[in-house]
Amino acid sequence: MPVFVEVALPVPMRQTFSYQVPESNVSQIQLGLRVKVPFGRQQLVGLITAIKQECDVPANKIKPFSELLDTTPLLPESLYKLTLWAARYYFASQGQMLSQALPVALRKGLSAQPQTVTFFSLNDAGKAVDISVLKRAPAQKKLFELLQQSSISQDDFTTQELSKVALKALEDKGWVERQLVVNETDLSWREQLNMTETPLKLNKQQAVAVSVLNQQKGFHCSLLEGITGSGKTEVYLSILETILKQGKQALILVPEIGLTPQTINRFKRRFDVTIAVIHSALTDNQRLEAWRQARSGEAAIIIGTRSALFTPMAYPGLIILDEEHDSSFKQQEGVRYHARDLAVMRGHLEKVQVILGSATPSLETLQNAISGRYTHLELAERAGAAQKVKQGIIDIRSQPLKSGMSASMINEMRMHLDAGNQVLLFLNRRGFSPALLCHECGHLHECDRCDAFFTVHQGLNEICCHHCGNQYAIPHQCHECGSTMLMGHGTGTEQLAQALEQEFPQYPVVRIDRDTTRKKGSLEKQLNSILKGEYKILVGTQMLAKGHHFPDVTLVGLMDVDGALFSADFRAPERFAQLYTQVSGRAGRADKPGKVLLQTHQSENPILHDLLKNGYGKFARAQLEERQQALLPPAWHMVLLRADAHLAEDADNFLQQVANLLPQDKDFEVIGPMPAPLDRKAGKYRRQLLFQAKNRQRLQQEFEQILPQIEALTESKRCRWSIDRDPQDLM
DNA sequence: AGCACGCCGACT
DNA sequence: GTCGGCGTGCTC
Repeated sequence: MPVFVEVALPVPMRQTFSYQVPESNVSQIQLGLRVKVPFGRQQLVGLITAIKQECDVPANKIKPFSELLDTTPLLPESLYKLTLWAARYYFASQGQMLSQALPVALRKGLSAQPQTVTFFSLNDAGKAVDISVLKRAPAQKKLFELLQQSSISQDDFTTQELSKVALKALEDKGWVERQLVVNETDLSWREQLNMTETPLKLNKQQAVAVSVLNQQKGFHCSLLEGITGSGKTEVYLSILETILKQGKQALILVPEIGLTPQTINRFKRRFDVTIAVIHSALTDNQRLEAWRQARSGEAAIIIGTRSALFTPMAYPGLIILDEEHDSSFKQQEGVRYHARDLAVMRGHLEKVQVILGSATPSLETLQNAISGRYTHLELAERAGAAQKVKQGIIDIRSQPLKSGMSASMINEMRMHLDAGNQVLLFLNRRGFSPALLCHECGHLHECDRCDAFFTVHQGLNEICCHHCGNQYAIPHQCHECGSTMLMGHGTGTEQLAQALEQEFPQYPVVRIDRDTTRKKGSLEKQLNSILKGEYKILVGTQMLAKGHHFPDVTLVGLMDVDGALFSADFRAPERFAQLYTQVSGRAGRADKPGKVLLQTHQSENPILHDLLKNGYGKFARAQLEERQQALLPPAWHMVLLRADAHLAEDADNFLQQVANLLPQDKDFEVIGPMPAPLDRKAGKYRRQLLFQAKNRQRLQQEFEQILPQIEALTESKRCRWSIDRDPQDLM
């Protein structure tokens, strides 16, 4: 009687594949085990999702799987369920979702069992040897001396740069023996938690938050809304202490930019426990080791970015997602899942508490807090009792600008600089100029593969397309009329920094954007120089706004508010308000009042005034109201279908077919097909279809139902297409 | 997603 | 003459 298994494979097809179980494995198979299978001409690793006695696939197509890779399921039930739920929610393949959830090493088929470490030590013969016989072999002598003190592990050879040749020589002489030791799981922290730092005294609001959080049992979600400097981390540490003392683990998710040594050190300083840090610089094996430590319960705290959401825990107790509004929690390729939404689901499945923290909560989370689904906790006091920042709008309509700077901005800067302070300027455009203009015929030079202008990079003597990476030397003549009177149009960070050096020759300028921080570690280095005061003027893009604190900055200038606030994207005002609030939190400190200045052509804009006058909280509530009126998320639920093709027609036809399959009524709206905001990218035409529903379940059902038909469309083969549920931006 | 097969342009 | 560009089709 043959037995079959359904296997989820890391391919984008929304189906599982049937394999026959080899005779010898029949008694060992279980749901959730990994198998290696032949798939076309390749071997893939997949997970067993079902065991069946019968199979409806034609017998001649069925192959036996090649190898069973595990003896116990890799993921706990809750995580397995989470990935299946996510695959369904994001309309993705189970196999892709499951493989997202595993560390790369396990995706490749490596063993999930704890590794054995090889130790080397002197045997009896070795102990009897007089070291002087090695006086002519210094490398061996050095190693021998170390071995006399203690045994040495395999890892030590790489970390301490010991010679493997010398080891081989000592082994050949018959003096050294090997021992295989399995890393034992140390769970002592669960019995006895050692604190290595005394908690700070909590202020009243912190104490209230902690006591509310401490009382939660089972699944519960809270929004911790704390302004910059209000001590959110201290609240995290306090609730962490409670959880760890119960012998339970905590998962902490932070944005990509936030996983700095300073953050990690705050947790390390407080608790004497193993902390598994999962960051992008880890090798596959280090990631696997962190994963194992979390799964076994040895790591009491797991800190990581988006993908760490799927780290299994033996004793789950708490999930914290800090800076929950940060867009890096949404995956932007492959399965476009949102770690915040999945974290809440995971908390639900594992019956643990979830804390979402932010100074500027996303409208999605805020709505849940207002409706009472989440507990809303607020920290409004700034710990150091710093003075409130001053804010001002500079109307730049018909004002002369010097590389984007108005005279009032320059004056204000001079005052702050002359007082010995630092000044921070934001401009969200890197390069010298965002376009190359012909002064004679007005031609703007456009990328030949995209529907976008070239950015001028003067330092590199290049024009370059920021959408596809296309680049050329700066032309000497206009491509249209041949004139040599070419000039940069508009201001980028490169030009702004250059102009500042001329305007303020006595104050050193630093520019921080993707161009100046490309080399690994150079961002850290530049940030340190800033903190030491080596620079007085800081120029940068958004990347400078997130997560970094500069205590000596007293003036923050936003050079181009119009571009940020009035873009086509419906989330633009929310994004801008978050950025604005985050940067104003960074200006000044207790003894030095800070100031934030905005340059805009729309100085009377009500949105802007609302934000400045009422602050983020009220602004966000007004925005929620507007989204409600406009039937936009989070009021309605949105899916974006993107398609690109060499011929615009192909993408259009496909999306039109999809649109025809979708219902349209007062609770279900279909918009498009329409050109994507960047019409042509890298030589391909991009089209999109937007649809949204008032009811989430209805959206799920309707689309799930037509998905097989969409895949079967002949038009679907003539273009590349993808599904983005809850899209973060409509690009 | 890979990987192969297959049919057209600039090279030793 | 061929090497290699990527369009198309298939994977239990």
